[in-house]
Amino acid sequence: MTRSIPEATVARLPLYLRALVECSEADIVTISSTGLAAASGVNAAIVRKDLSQLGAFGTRGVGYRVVELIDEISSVMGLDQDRAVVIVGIGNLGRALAAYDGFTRRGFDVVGLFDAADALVGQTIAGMVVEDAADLDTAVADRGATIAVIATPAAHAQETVDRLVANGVTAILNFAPVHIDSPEHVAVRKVDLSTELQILSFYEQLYASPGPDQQLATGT
Amino acid sequence: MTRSIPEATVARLPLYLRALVECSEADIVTISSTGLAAASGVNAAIVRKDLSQLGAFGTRGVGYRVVELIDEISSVMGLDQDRAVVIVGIGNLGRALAAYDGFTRRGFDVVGLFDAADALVGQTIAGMVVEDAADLDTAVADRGATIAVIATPAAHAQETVDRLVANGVTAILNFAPVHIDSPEHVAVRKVDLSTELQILSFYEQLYASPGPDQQLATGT
DNA sequence: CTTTGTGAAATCCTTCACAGCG
DNA sequence: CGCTGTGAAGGATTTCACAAAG
Repeated sequence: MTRSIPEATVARLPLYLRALVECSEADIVTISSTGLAAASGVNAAIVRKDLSQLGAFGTRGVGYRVVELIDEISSVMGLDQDRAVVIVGIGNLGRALAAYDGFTRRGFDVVGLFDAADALVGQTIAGMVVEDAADLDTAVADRGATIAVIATPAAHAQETVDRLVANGVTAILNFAPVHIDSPEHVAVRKVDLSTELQILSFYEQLYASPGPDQQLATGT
Repeated sequence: MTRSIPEATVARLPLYLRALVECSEADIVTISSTGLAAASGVNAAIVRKDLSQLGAFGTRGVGYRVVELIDEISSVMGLDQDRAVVIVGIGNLGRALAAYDGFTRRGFDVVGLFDAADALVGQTIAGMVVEDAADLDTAVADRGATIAVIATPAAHAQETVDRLVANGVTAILNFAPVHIDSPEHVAVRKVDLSTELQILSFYEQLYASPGPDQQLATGT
């Protein structure tokens, strides 16, 4: 039934969702594609095309019903089901992610923090006890974790991923600054902080020196 | 001279750079497009097209000289010049970013940490004293910061950006979960952690239930 | 014989423009 | 009259395939 939603659309649906939840909290009942576009930072035509992809119908002359759209997008994105998440690598970044509330809301349930360092194991971070990375395999399998966040050093990322995938993880958010290989049925997204800075460096120098004459869209 | 490098290429050059630096440290002298592709997780044809964009010439039958390519990419990305960076919002994430070494290497010089909370101002994080966000404007201007990292709550992000831009910042890395408006000459990249998780949720459920029959490429 | 550099084809995504509905 | 839904046009990006170079 979910007839192959384009990747670009999938990447934007969460943006709409966030804007819609804000509308909902402000007791706004309907919103036009133009309004949603402004709140999400995209083009209005794209909003309409995206929403038409998932069969959600707005009302001509009026717009979209906010609560209806929230339900629809949540359902399509699978946010109406709980998902168990583990975070591997509890360095500075891992700690911040463990405490980040955007990670714990919306159906994501952090069921384990793992690190290989003896000094960290047993410590309590954000209300959870850090466990030994050696116990990762069984813990992941037992707790039914399907999503993993990799915040390990680059050198350990691939090995960690292999173990996770072998134990049932099918989606990975990779913060380690390295490319990881994974089977086709495993979804991988990477967040690469130093790469982002370097990209900014390019555009910074581009705008700085010559005539201001180039575009930049921050795509996903 | 920099003849408009496609955005997609710019986003990949840092990946090549990282792989090349690793080769360099392993004393590898030349690398083929196939090798570089494998290390970066992209297609070999794309590597060649990307590199041809910046006029870097490989040697047919041999490949690319590693050190030469590192210099070329560094130069194109503007990584051979120092850039002053400020981090605004020293919560869990801001703290992690301040300590993250990927942020402090490669010509990026963190020249200020700012937060609005009295409890934080004056504290030392990663060897730097947190300053009052009220002093942001003059500090940014005085220290010549051109890149800013936004790790504030969503509600303060836009206001912060406006002040930064008014004082000379032309590139922004936004971690706040909100869309920010900025003038055309300002480059903005966003890193949206909860959005990434939601995207993974979609593909996780896609692979889980029906036949495994869909693609996913983690583009930037 | 290996590997680059690149036209051309194919695919994906965005933007435009407007018919049609409420 | 306002706004959605969508065919069609326009761009951008990726992939293919191969001639040319070392």
